[in-house]
Amino acid sequence: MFGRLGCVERARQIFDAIADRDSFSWGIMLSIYARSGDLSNAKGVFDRMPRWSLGSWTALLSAFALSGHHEEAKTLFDTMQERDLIAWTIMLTVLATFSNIEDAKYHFDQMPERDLVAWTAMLAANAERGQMENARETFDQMPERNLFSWTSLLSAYGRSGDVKAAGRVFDSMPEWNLVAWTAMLTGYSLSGDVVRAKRAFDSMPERDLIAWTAMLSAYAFNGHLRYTREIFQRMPERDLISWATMVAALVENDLLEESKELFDRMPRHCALSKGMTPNRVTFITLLDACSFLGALAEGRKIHAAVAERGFDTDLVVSNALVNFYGRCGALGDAKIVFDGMRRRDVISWSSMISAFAQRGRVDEAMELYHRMLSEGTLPDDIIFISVLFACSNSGVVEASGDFFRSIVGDTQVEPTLEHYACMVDVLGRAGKLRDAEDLLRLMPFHPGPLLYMTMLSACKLYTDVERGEAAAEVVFELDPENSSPYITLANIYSAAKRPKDAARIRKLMEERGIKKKPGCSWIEVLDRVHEFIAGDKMHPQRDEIYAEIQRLGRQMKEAGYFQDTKVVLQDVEEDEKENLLWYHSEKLAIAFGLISTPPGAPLRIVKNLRVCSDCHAATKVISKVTGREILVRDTNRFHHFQNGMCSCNDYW
DNA sequence: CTAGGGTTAG
Repeated sequence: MFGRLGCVERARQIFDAIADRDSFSWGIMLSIYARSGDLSNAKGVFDRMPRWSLGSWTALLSAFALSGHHEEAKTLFDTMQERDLIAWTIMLTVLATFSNIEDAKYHFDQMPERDLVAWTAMLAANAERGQMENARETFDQMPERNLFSWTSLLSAYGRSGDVKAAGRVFDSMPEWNLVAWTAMLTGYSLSGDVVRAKRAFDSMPERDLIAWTAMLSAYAFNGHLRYTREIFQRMPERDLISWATMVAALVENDLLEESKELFDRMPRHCALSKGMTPNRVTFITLLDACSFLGALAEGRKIHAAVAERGFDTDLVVSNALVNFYGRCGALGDAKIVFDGMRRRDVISWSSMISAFAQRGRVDEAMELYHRMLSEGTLPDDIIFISVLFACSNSGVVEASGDFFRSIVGDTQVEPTLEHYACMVDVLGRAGKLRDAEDLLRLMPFHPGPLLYMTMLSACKLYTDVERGEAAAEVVFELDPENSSPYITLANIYSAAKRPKDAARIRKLMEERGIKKKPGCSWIEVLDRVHEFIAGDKMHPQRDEIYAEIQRLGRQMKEAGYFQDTKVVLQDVEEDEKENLLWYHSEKLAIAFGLISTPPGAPLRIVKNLRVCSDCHAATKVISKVTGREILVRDTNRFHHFQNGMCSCNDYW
């Protein structure tokens, strides 16, 4: 009884209390462990059993299968003396999950008999890999059908984007249950029809957690953040998936601060250990969340769980790992995962290349790109952006021009607006403002506000007032809520020693009610992500943090550091400006990192804005006087500070 | 042991 309720502990207590255990009670205990995916206990029971029946072998097989030990499952299956239908079917699902469709089909054809469960598993295996014709054929060939097979086909059509076919299946079904309704809801959602999705949700005779989550994700997927929030609030219960969906929706909308808060409240540890069996998608989702938040220690734990569950051979999971380590600045780890992959697709290469690109290591990025070509993987439009970005971060104008031309000359890929945007960025940051301007004017796309913002940032680097003014005007008009053009233009005026104009722009920004996005930084210390907002006094250790900043300040001044108050936008006195600078979120995070980690430990910071020039100069000095490595990820790239220098060579 | 919610690169 307790086993069926999921109370494994209680079941074990009762089992231990039984005086004369027969093979029946041993078998029950074994299957309870097997079903909960607890391999080591299942093995323990199996080894201690007085004798083994066919059922106990099958239970052990399912323990291997559920815990992701697919190699061991295969070996066990091959050595089994006799196999019942269930063992064959378990093995089929293992192959369907961890191997290719050919292996699964071969196994299916070998089966002495096939019941509905096996047929449905085969249908799902085809659908999972996008083989809709085969899935349909399997369905048509099935000797009989139940709700499982109908729903499997319905959801396959929904996921393949054919909502009309899904609707036809739904209408032909003999009966509907919650599962069918939810599959239909998702089908509508994926086709962009939230109205029909909501109608399905309202028509359901009852709603469970999964139905609620499907509705949540329907709103999130179609960009309705307000309704997404509302559903999340109204849900009667939530699990790992609903939390992760909400976190992803916030990340999608650039609400990093809020998503981080939610991420910390997410009950992920319990979800990984009990309650639900994590599958490949669980790991991908969690790794993705960690990667955005720079939660390295947290992600490492997930990596360990991935390996333990046997998902480290999965292509997509490995890609997510490379991407996670890359985004956390752990290049070495990213490379280890990448090198260990049996198979790589264009996404694997792209993840690795952009890891190098973000560190400004253009040589390695280029080398990888050429290795990818020689290994026969075709490039796509996205990988070009990564490579161009690497060029842009290292200031290699010539190489990027050649590379850009090779897109048109050597590949099947049509250059997109994004490719032109990268080129404008490369030229602008290298100081070739006229060339950047020409490209902007002559390119075969209509440039959006983002491109003019790129242009404007380049003008700031080279204090080009005239071009800067022109670019800013465009952004003011095309993206009226954005504070960046105001701030950048004001900074250009300040640098050009035109304080009155700078003040005029600041006033304009105020009059138009445009708010500057507050600077925000995170640092992970002892598995927890700590957040700091510029000037914030909310942290429980604020006194120690502020004292550390004072102490650091004295040390830094001795080392020759002086502040660049030009970057302060507020209209305040000079010494007040100095104060504001000392409490930028990045410096608060660094100070906190310094007092909460052992001497010599590297610090990893994630920012929601780009590094400001004063923080950049200050962090260089801090790395020298404290002897710490400091890694800062801003919205654009990584800065790796070490011994008074930064990996970007002050080019960013 | 089979069906519904999440899915990796800019």
